Amino acid sequence: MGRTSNAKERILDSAQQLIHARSYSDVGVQEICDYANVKKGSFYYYFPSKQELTLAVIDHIWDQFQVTLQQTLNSHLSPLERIRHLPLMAYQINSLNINEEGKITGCPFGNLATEMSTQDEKIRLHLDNIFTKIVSQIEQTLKEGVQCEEIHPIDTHSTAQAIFAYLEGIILLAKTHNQPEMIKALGGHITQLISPIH
Amino acid sequence: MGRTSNAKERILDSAQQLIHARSYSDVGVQEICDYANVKKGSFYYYFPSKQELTLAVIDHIWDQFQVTLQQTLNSHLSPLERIRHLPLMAYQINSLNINEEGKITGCPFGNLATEMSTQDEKIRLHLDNIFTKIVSQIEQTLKEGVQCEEIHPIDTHSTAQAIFAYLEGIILLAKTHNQPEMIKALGGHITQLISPIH
DNA sequence: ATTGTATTTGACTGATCGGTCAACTATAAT
DNA sequence: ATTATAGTTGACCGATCAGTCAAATACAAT
Repeated sequence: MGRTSNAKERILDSAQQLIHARSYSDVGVQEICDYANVKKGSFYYYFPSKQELTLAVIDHIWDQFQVTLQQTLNSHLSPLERIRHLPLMAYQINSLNINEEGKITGCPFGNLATEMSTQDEKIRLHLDNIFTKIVSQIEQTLKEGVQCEEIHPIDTHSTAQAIFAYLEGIILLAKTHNQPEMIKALGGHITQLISPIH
Repeated sequence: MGRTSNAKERILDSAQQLIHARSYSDVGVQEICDYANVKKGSFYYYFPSKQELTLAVIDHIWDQFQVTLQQTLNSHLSPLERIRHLPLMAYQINSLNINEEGKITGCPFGNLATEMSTQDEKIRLHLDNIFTKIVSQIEQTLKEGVQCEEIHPIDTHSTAQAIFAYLEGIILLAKTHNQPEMIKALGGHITQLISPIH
């Protein structure tokens, strides 16, 4: 049976790094293999296609990200404070993910969603599911806040969507300006989205 | 002198459509030429590179978009109402821009910024400038609102950035969900971003 | 030692990538 | 008619694209 080879993991890691730092279309299978020290024949032993690899990469990133998100949204702080920390979390992640040309790489999900939603339905649905998970975790935090009366009664679902959209938006601005601090600066507005629409 | 050939315009239009519907890396020069009924040799008579074409395409899109943005931000409505109409404008544009596979294509600037900011510095700066222009037009409207006391005194610059970021964010969510109505639905939250941070 | 399976390798396919270029044609001015 | 310029064409470049495959190798169980 042969215990799980680490070639597959190296491919996954390489693909994650390269695609996040650039884009799906710009990174070829050959380059991923070179980076992972694996021959292309082996790549197609582990993955049936570049599409399937990408699906696996998305899951791989989610597994890691989900931990960080949980830490932020399940901390000891009050619900509203936890929401307030979301931009700081995004800022920290983006400060770490600087590519070799000194550019911030943005949100890997947002990047792939932008690039692939019009091109690959399977990938689009995969990312849509991840977005739904993120939104529902934000919504859960909002519900807690409403319950303990820290937050006024609101439409928690659309507010959670709005918060997530705002996060993706400020990450895009920061990426285009190549200035991670923009995430922190604009992040301060995030709690304004939490209030009853009058 | 020979009056401006329309080959160049056909190339520009084709590139705009194809790149907006898919992505920069996924659309090749040959495909653009086929779509424009132009031979590749002619392409390189008019444009020195794919990069320069893309810069021209961005300007081309901006010229069109700027008109629509002006109409929205300089209408007869009150400043706050004009801001409120931004998501509706985005919704209308995105409802029109459906590709042949039935997918909404999102914001052409946001798409290119996401894909190219880490790959091409010239394109990144070009898009950054356009973002600055959009933000400053939003800020101008906010300033009017503050002046006529429809809007509480706020940091108009960062608020304008926040509004633009939010717009980009909801367009991304709508694209990933392939549901233009999401822009309208989440757009309702946009005015919450306009209030003094307490 | 033999068998079966897991993994790796490198050569290969046909198509496409961005870009170049010399030759050609069309047009207008003189 | 001649010349100059503007625009067009198709063949071509080396590199790379995603994907295939038969053969070689490694390894474990018997």
